[in-house]
Amino acid sequence: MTTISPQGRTELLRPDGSPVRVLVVDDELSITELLSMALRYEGWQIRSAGDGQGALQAAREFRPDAVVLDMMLPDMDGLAVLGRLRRELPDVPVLFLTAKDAVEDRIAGLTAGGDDYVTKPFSLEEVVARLRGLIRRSGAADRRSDSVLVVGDLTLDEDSHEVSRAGDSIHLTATEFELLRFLMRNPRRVLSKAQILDRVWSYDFGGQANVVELYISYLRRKIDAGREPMIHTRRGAGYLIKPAVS
Amino acid sequence: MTTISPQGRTELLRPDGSPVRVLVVDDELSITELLSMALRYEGWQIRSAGDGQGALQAAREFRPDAVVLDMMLPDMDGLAVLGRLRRELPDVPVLFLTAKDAVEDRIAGLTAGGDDYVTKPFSLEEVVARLRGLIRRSGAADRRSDSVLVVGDLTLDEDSHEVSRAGDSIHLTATEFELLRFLMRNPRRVLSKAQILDRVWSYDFGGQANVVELYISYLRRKIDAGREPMIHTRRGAGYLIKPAVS
DNA sequence: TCGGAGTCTGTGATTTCCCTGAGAAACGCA
DNA sequence: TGCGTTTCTCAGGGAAATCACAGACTCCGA
Repeated sequence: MTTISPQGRTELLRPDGSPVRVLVVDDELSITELLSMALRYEGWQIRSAGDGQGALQAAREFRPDAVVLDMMLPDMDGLAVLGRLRRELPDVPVLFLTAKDAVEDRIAGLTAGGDDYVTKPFSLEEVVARLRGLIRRSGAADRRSDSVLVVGDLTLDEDSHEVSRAGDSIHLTATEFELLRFLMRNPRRVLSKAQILDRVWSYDFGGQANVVELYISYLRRKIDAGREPMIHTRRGAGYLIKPAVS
Repeated sequence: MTTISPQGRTELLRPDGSPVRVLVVDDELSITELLSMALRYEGWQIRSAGDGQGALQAAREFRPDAVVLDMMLPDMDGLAVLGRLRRELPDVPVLFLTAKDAVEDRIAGLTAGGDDYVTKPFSLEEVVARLRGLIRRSGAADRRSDSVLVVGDLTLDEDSHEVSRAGDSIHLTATEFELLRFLMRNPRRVLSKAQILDRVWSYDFGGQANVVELYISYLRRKIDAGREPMIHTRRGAGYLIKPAVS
């Protein structure tokens, strides 16, 4: 079932109306903290574990709808954890976290079952987007909930990556797309540059904070050009997006 | 009965509307995991077994509509398992998994009864396609569900392997065909190179990721040459196929 | 009106990503 | 075995995307 939260965000809910449950497994505390916060912000219920044993126990007790699983755990091989997790939770989709270079060796193939993976360092927007995709497709949440974000006459399709305003198709680069997705998932809400940097760029991004200004500028040229503006600056606070006629 | 899932994929269902049931028999846990995940993603119900005894027991209890059977099992000869399986499930089609060199000796002939086989290492697209064919032909699923994928003026027949665009027949190599099939089974959806590699190439493929770029290039020459392009690149995201006039 | 903090954007360097030609290796078939 | 086909690697070229920098602009309070 899909409802609109007070903030205007679309929430995934289970068929019985209760929040989606996600288990996060990583041995780095900073990562589980980071993910837990971001995912709670989605309105999901989060449990975390730091090793394979804890993951299996949590899986039994918590019965999550999806699992975020680091492939590098201290006590058990990631594949072994996955195998035993599968026995416990046969139909639950898994989002793997993996180092950039480890992909070919071990992940290839695993993602075929509808699972997915993200390489470290990741951006939170990406993790959230992929998790939403997995949960939506797994059927834990209502299948009718689709993958299109709409704000005013602006639409963004998370599957096809298509963006259009008032019927005109707009081409965005990968970064522009992620930024706009983040804005549109939080319409009418002021997002600070720090928040945007945290969510849209990788968590270890070390560059200048004004990339956000730069990309807002790019987006405006493509989305607001010659139209009633939808992207607004709140000086000293951040940016927000809202329907043009409000 | 054929229904369209949210992703736009066609699902096979039994006449009573319940999901198709498939039994996977292999002694390598990684293989049963891989297959179980991929086949569940097709919307099928999966049971797995690691040896001949387990397979026979599962066959009795689970009453599958199709069986994936590795010919190399620890406790029993593959042929023996097959024989006893046949006594239990006379009309159920079997997809054999076999090493590349063992083919001629023993499998040829077995497949005469409407069964089929795939050599290890296989690609998931191939296993799924062959299983779909077996199930469809066995009558467990509704026969009306057809085997032709259509996107715009492009058609691909999964049975005859015929491909044509705007009436012009197009010859594709095996790899090109599988890649195009995967794209066409996910129209208007961005597929990452990693996803494509996972599904279209063998699970143990260790090569360069740019084979995907290469084969996309081949497909374009054959399918898009001199026409309105249907295969599109989303830089930094992946590829997608969609009707030319959209 | 002036000044400063905050924001916007043009320019260009650098990096990343993608495409494709050439050829080697593996395969299939006669 | 030999030949044509298919698969895949490698490497170069080129296009696009990303980002730093700096100067211009805007807003707002003194």
